[in-house]
Amino acid sequence: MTDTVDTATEAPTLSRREAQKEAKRTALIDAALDVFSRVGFAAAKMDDVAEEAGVSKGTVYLYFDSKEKLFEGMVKEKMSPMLNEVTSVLSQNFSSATERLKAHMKLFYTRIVKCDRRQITRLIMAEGPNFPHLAEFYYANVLSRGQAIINGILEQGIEAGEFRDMSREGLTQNIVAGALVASIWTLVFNRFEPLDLDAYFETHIDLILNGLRASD
Amino acid sequence: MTDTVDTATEAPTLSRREAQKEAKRTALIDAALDVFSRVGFAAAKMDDVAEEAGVSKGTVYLYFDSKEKLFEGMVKEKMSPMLNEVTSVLSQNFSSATERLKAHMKLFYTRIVKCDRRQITRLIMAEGPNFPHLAEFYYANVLSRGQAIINGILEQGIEAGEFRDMSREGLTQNIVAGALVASIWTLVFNRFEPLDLDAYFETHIDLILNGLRASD
DNA sequence: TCGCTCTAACTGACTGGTCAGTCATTTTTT
DNA sequence: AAAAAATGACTGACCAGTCAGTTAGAGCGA
Repeated sequence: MTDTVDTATEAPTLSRREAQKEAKRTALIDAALDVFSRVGFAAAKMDDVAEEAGVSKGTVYLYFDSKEKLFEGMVKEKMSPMLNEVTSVLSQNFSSATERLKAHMKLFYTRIVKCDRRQITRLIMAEGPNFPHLAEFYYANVLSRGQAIINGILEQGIEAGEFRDMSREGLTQNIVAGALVASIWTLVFNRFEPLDLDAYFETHIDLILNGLRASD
Repeated sequence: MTDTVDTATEAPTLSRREAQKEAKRTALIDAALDVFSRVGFAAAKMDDVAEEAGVSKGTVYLYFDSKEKLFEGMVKEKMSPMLNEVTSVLSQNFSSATERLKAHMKLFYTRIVKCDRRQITRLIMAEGPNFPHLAEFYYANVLSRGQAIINGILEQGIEAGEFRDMSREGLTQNIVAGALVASIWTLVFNRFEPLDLDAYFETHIDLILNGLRASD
């Protein structure tokens, strides 16, 4: 039963039912992100997800075997399209490693921090220890790809003499850390001290680029 | 044994019971940190906390009114002692803002990232949105105090010409961000890519200090 | 030192409510 | 008319919080 299916353009003959199923799947995933974001995995009710997607609870189980599968599926389907976009944007040419790093960080903010994917970042931190599968998927498909990109930029920059050749232990983590903290901050502490994300971004990139810059 | 002084405050005669109560309270808080860290707030069972503390479930309710109060109490009692220690250490004199910032970050790592308080950091991020009280306590007592300290150091450093006068929007968050990410990483992704926290710390402080440095 | 009494501390079976997952039935599509 | 999709009442497990009953330690008199 796993064949054909999936993405891309479909023959118009089959499309009515297929399209409805796909739309329902998307609605379920959006509802799931919403509900899980609001209350966390354990407290989320399948009834609520169903209601928010405009279907009955039984229907949810026609699309996802269990609550856990729904959670994992939601993370995967929300992150995967973005990953491809990011790699394609960054495969362009840039005038310098500095510009490439800026572009990468900008994407990080527009595609994660400033939109609802930041909720996924938070959920991974919150639920990761209870979902070994998911943590592994996330590491393999999101983090290590992101790290590879940054490491590529760093090498280019060191080669070109733009960046100094500093210790690499935890360097990629430190470079993006500010963006992760921005995500969390807006979700947890914004009402006490709101963050201007554009200004925040400038501070972040300025601090990091200056930190990496070869002095002399 | 017994007697001598017999003040209205804490008579030694009562101390046996009092000491046991205090010990039990501590045991409950330790057990709570353990259980909440392992499975999160919603999935944590009061029975498990009780068992791990070596008491029955009913006893937990003699010390804390509800699961929520237990959670909040745990966070407060685990963070408060550390806060005072930190402020007292940093009230010493330092030769430069750079040294003061190094000392502060070092404390951050030894008192939070490298010990079980990093679990609390993670729990705040995970559960913060569901516990407005707790997020507020945390902001007021932990974050804003930490930010005040860092802002003090920054002013000293700018004044002395050690640091450049860069944008302050989100600067404190960016300065500590690496340490928060280290906490999360060790808890969620360490098995895929272990972090050497000492080397990580060096990278972090090096990147930040270089990022702040006035390049004349 | 030994009992005796009083009560604070503790226990754990129980209750009331919740919710993931199921499936016989109904509705919609082809 | 047949198949596919969707429904929602139902079940069984689970658990926060309660409370009637039990235990153990303090205080005291002899």
